[in-house]
Amino acid sequence: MARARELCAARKQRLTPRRRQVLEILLSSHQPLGAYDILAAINRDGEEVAPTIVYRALEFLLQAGLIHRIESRNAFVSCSDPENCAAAQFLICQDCERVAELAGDAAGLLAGAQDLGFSVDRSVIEITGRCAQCQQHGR
Amino acid sequence: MARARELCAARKQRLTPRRRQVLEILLSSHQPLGAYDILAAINRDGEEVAPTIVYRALEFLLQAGLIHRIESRNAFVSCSDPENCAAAQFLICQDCERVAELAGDAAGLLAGAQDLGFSVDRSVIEITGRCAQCQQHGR
DNA sequence: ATTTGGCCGTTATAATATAGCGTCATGTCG
DNA sequence: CGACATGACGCTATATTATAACGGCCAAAT
Repeated sequence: MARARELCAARKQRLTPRRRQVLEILLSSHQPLGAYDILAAINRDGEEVAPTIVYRALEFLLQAGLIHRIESRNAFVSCSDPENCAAAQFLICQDCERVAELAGDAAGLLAGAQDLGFSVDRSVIEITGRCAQCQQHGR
Repeated sequence: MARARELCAARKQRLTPRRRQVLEILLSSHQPLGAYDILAAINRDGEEVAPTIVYRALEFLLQAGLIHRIESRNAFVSCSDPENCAAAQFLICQDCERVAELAGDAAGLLAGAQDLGFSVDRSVIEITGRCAQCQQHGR
C-alpha cells in the first residue's frame, strides 16, 4: 500500500480515497474477488454505492499495474510486485481457490510471439489445477 | 468437422445435430464468436432458440476439446488441432480481432508449475497485441 | 476568479451466463 | 418386446458481470 502510494505519486496519478479503499480490500483478501464482492465489502461499511464506482476504481488500478484481473474467473487480485508486473502468471487452485502469482517473463513465450512480428500489449497466463497442499489433503 | 465426428465416435460421445450446428458456425467463422453471436447465427436461420441451448453445446464442445474459450474476450473459437489441444496459446490482435492459435507446450511453463507440486488441469495463455500485418498497415 | 480536467455519484441498461423443470430420444437389460 | 435409465433438448425465469450517459464537484492551472 505504501508502495502503491509512492508509485502513483511518482507517476502523478491520483490514488484517491475510493481507489485506496478498493485496493485495500483486495490487499487484505488473500484470494481473488469479483467486482460485486468488492462492492459488497464497501456497502457492508454502511455505504450504498453502485457497481460503476467499483469498476472505475478497478480500471484505474489495473492500468496502474497495482492489481491484476483473473480472466478465467472474472475476478481481481492485488499485484505482488507492482514495480515489475508486465507479464504475470497465475497458478489457480480449484480446491482452495488460492492464487499464486509467479514472477518472471513467461520464459520464451512472449519472445516467441515477438519473433512472429506480433507486438505484445498484454499477456494472460492462468494455469488452473490443484495446489500441492490440496493434493495432499485429498480435498 | 470430419475429424470431430471421428473423435466423438471413438470416444462414444454424441455429436448431435445441435452440437454440430454450433461447431459448424465456429468453424466457418474465422474469428472468435461470443455465445450470443452464435445464438444470433442460429436464430438467423429462422429458429428461435434460447441462450441455454448454445451454452450447453459449447460446454460439450469445450470438454471434448473441439473448441477453446478465449477468456479475455468471453468468446469461443474452434480448435485447430483437436487431437492434441491440451495447452493452447493464442495471439489476439487488437486491431483486426484475429486470433492465431500456437501449438506447442507452452515451453517450460507448465513443467515449472508441476515442479512446484501443482497439478495442472487447464491452462489459459492469451497474448494480446497487434499482429504484424496490422502494424504494417498502420491501422 | 475562471477555466479545465478528472473523479465521483446516479440512473438505467446491456451483455454474459446459469438454474430448474418437464419431455423426448436413445440405448440397455430383463 | 417392454420397462427403465440416461442424456440431450427446449422452455421459462433469473443471476451475474459490465457499461452507457449525464451532471455535479473539486483541485490544479491559468
